[in-house]
Amino acid sequence: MGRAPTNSKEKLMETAKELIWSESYNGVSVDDICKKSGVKKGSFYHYFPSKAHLAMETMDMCMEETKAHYDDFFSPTRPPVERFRLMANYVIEQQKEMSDQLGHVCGCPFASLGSEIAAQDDNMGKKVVSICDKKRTYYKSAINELKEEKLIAPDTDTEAKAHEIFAFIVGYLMMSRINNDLSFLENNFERGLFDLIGIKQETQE
Amino acid sequence: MGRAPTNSKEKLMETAKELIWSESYNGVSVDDICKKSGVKKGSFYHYFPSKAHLAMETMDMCMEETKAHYDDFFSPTRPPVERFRLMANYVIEQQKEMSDQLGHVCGCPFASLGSEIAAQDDNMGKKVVSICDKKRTYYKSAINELKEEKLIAPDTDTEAKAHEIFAFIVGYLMMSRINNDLSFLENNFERGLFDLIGIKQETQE
DNA sequence: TTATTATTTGACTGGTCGGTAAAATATATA
DNA sequence: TATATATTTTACCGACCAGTCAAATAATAA
Repeated sequence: MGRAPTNSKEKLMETAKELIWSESYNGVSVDDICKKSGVKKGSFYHYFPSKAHLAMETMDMCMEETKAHYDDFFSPTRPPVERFRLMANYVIEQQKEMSDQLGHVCGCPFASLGSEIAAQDDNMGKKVVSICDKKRTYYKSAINELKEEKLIAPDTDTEAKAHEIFAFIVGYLMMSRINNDLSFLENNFERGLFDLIGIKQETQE
Repeated sequence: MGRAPTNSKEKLMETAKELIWSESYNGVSVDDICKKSGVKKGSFYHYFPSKAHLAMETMDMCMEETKAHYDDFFSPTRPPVERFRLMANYVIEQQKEMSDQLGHVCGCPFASLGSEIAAQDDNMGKKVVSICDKKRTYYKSAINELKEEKLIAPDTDTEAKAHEIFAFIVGYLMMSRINNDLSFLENNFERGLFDLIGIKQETQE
């Protein structure tokens, strides 16, 4: 009984992802998202109680995509150095794709959004923080294995190093976005990442 | 002849700095800035042709402050390691001050604003890029001197390393802002920075 | 005092904002 | 076919947005 579900909600979230990621949260209106997705405003508010709720559900959706990839990259079956390499390549490829698709280097959607609304919307802020925490979990496990395999200093502070790696990636993506230029990311990201972690690049060649 | 100048323009810029830095560009309205600064909207548009112009003049003002400090920190009279140490301490102290004053960790104003408007306003985007370039100039000169004093690997790519340092700092500040927490910056920033540059911390103790 | 100029004021515009409400429509089951 | 439910549509709201304008005011120099 009842009408069959449609893909309007998915269309709205996909469009929100594109617009907010390439522009910004406050710079994109509900009307913009409705117009681009071809969904009427009434339908928007049938699926989402507010613009902030849409953004948070969209973040969840993005994080699920990320998790699927990261579960693969950071699989315990892989040597820890390879994990970081796969992730670095993925970041670069993803940025290339999004840049081609949206006409502008996008950077990290969670960091850009998080920075923008950090002092504006507490719920969204907490959501971003929890996503960042989750991402760092992957780094921590790989750092621990690097230590066990004696590829980095045994006294490395795992928590601090994971924070640092995350900050480094976020900073790199942010600068790529600001400069609207991926060449530096493409040429230096992986090497810089391994420098920071403390792995000699030769190790994996 | 003519009426004496007042400080309305300065009040507007100071308020814009505070509001945009702690909130965001699109999240703060001209009315907000006028209300907080006690300057009427008509006066706002007497001094600035648009909100974007205010933001850009405010960025110039901030960069002038930064330049004054950096010219001291990165003075050729200082050993290069000290330059980075002074800058790191300044960044931390500045974040503490702003956090106390504005009730929220603020991060890097240029990066936050740059990320937000990168795909929205080309003029503002270019302004941010030029400021970032200028900051990197300081890092480059210090890296070159580190090389000359054989404190880092002689084959270090100066340009790439300067980019990396900048990305690292920006990422650190962004994460501090997102987490609204300065403890990680206070505890790990300097050490992480020196790790990244490739200086043994013992060198300067 | 008067002319000149910088500055301030407050009312105003047209457009956009996030969000609402209710009727209309489509699809499933019974 | 009738009914229940999910979805869509359209028109609408008050608040706020960036920006305008012309009149008022204050301070200076002549």
